Amino acid sequence: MKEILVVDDEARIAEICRDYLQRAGFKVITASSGEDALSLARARRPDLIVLDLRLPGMDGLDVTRALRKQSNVPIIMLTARVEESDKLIGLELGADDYLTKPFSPRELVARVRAVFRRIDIGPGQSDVIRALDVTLDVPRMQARVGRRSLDLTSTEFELLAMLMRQPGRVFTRSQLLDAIRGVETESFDRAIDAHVKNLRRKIESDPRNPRYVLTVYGVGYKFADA
Amino acid sequence: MKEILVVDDEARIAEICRDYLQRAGFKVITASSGEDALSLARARRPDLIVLDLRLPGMDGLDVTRALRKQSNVPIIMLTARVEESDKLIGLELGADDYLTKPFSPRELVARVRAVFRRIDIGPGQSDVIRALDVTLDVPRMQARVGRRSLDLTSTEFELLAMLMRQPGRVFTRSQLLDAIRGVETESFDRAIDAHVKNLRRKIESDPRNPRYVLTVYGVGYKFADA
DNA sequence: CCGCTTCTTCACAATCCCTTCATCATTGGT
DNA sequence: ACCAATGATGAAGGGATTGTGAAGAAGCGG
Repeated sequence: MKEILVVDDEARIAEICRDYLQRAGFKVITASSGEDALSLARARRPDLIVLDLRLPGMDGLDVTRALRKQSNVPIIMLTARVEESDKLIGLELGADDYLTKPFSPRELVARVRAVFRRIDIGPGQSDVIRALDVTLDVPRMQARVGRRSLDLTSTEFELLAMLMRQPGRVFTRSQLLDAIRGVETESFDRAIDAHVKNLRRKIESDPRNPRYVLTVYGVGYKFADA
Repeated sequence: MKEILVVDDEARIAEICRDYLQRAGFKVITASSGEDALSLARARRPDLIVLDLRLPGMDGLDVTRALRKQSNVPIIMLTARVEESDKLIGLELGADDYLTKPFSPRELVARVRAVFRRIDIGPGQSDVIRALDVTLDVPRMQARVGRRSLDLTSTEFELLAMLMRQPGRVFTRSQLLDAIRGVETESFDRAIDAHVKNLRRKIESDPRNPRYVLTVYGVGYKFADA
């Protein structure tokens, strides 16, 4: 099993990354400073490192530079701003990919998988999600119910994908919000309700009695698991 | 082992094709009429068909048309005449490559291998790209919609080819930009919009309601897949 | 060096859809 | 059965995204 080192000084972001990566089947260790990251990387030799560019003290570039002297471990850089220079410098120094905050945790998982796919030609995770008679083709952003193809917005698609990856599991509104809008954006929980409403209108034959996207009173939503 | 169906009413030509293809390591079956070809194709489901355009009764075009209704089997068309129209019609209807008589048997073997190579590698390298009623002849840089031939600039052609190699798959602007201008050049994402606009003006009968090049709001563009 | 084609950029209009709000329906505990 | 909390829904607003024409660059051939 692949081990990933996540380095971020903001506990909440590191938390979310760990959460999603673990659920995607990776083993995750974390560090909150550049120094810790370096020693952990040397001790554990992770298969990949997710590295925040902005770190107190030794920042992401310093860490990359130091690591590159002795290892070719893939690095995915997290950058706070869209500054082109940061991207270029990061890639120049040996980052394999970068993500700009705010990013969706799902996007991170996708990038991680992509990096691993590039490295070992071993078959990556499936890009198609199925549950009941609903099928999602993620790279094509296509959804089908039975033979009927759905016309979903990207937000609706992300939402549905999140639910369908673990049918039966309940997600809170804020989890769903994080997944589709990125961890740093903040909006009202109830926005999810609206998306669920629109999604149901498209996916359910009788939106009043949903068969796919179910409400869990007081908690959130889940995709039906049987 | 790959099985190839050779269809030609001239026994001598069919003979020579079989001879060379077998020596190249392929299993070969033959038919001498369009009707036989169709039933053999249905019964044996060959991996590739070499098809003479001129056949008594049901000719190569009829056979292609009939086959295409139920299969995507690669077809290499043999044409007796050098007339452009024949080539174009053949490609329009779904041939993957064409050879003009007289041809060298070695050339045939080379083309057959090329087709298999493309297929094994997956989509993306084919000489002829088809989707809906749009056909691209990549080496000739020719594009057609139905019978109408389009006059595209090289950028427009590349853009369209990129989209058509994976119909239905959504590409972001930066992916498209990388593909047509190379990763080193940097220009504004929205330049793609301009090319899409120009492309639509040429390919769509009603650019306001595109049938081929579709917008995926918030993501990018895709070629229609149904 | 000029004119033509093509590509890119810009500005503004048109469109989309995300969010919010207000209201009504449903839920579940008492 | 009541009622407070939670969810559903339609409508409206506004920010973000895309469409489009025109004008400015950049090639290219003559």
